[in-house]
Amino acid sequence: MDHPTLSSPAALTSDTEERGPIARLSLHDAIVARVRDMIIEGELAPGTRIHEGNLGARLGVSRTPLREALKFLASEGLVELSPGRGAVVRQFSPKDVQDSLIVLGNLEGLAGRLACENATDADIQEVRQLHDQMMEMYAKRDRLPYFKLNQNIHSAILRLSKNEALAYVHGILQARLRRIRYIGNEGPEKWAGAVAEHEEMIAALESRDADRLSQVLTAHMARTWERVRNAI
Amino acid sequence: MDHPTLSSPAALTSDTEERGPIARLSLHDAIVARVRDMIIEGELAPGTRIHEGNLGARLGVSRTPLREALKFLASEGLVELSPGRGAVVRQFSPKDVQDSLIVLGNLEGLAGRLACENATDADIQEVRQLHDQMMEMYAKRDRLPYFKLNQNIHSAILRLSKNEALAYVHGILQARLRRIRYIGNEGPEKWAGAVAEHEEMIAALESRDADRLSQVLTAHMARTWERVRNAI
DNA sequence: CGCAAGCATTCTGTATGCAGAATTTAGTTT
DNA sequence: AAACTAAATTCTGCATACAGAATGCTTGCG
Repeated sequence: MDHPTLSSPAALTSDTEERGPIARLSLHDAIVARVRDMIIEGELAPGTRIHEGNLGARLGVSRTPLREALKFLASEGLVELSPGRGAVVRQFSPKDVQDSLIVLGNLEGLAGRLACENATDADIQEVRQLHDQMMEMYAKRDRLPYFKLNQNIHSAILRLSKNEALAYVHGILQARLRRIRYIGNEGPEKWAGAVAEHEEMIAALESRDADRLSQVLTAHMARTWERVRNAI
Repeated sequence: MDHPTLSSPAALTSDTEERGPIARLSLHDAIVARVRDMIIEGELAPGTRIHEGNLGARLGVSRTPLREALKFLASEGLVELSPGRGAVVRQFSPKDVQDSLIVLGNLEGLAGRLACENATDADIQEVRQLHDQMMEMYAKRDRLPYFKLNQNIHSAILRLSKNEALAYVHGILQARLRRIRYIGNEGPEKWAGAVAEHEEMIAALESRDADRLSQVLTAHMARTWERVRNAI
């Protein structure tokens, strides 16, 4: 049903980050992706203790690979390990969210600057297409595809910076916040603001105005905090 | 001798990052710290395949907790996992190093800005003491303590920013580069330059000049790349 | 002499079993 | 009735065992 066994790891596309070209899907990766999704989607609520036996049974794997996956997620900061007491889904306080957004704003600002330098024209056109698609979804008020495209645009800018380390740390913080954003707390009246900022973003990118793009991206994150803060 | 068994995990002080107050030392943490050190210190050379049986025997633990530690380190980016072929110590190309330093410069710039806002006077005095100690070591040309104090100062500034997310991602990138820096490739003629930059740093921090501190820290990282680039 | 195919060995990946810590529950005492 | 203690149960942490993949070696053939 909702939880097919992972014995045959399929349908586990995490649009998150593709590490390596065609990294053959190992069971480990499948479990990591699955549990990460369960956390992001709230199926595993923050603060809940993860029962290795239960969760392993639900996923159709034994405790050993599950434990390995939990250690991996612990390093990402999505779960916390208490020695002798197993793993707990990490709680993020409002300050954690704010702090992460500040850092994300800075990272995206840097990414924008680098993207203006390093992106090819074709790269930029791809982002333009994503942007146009997103605007269509906005016109239709189709939230979920809008949300996905929005994330994709931000990830794309990171990719255009051609800085792997930057994309990596961005991805980690992004994963933490996806849980928060997934809840969908940005009210419709604030939606328009975000869209306007995105218009400015794509314009700055297409004119390769590094300072402006950097500034817009950083400000965008600060505004995101304003839009989300009351909903946490 | 050099590799005491980890059955009684002692003497594993990694000045890296203390997660949580008095996080009781689990075997997992001990293995992670130990293997991380082995990678940083070159005992496990980049590109070498990690043999679970051998390494486990050397550390006096079985494969299970060792594998869990490797998954953890893989998430940190210090080792790479090839499905079916185990773990390999990750190689960092010169571009990887440069990219990481660019991001680090940006992160430290942000940290400096935040530190000027959020640090207490006592906090700043601690950094001043670290700085003075470091200068003593510089006067004596005592490289290793200098190196450690240097790292501590940078970590301290991150701590003073009172932004956990920032300190976290900084720590990850820092760990990657420690291996490079550990080699100690900054020639003595360039040493003076780094010291001068540190003088400016502490001055800016004490006067809580956020813009200046931020700018100095970012520039410091850019210079670090200049100092190191030929030695990689 | 070089190359390929098949076999033997080694290593990884996963499951299971067991010991000890943690937690819960029941019982006793104040 | 509340609190403390002790026993029982559950869960984690680690080691070991086993199956399958990967690697290296040997042998046979071109």
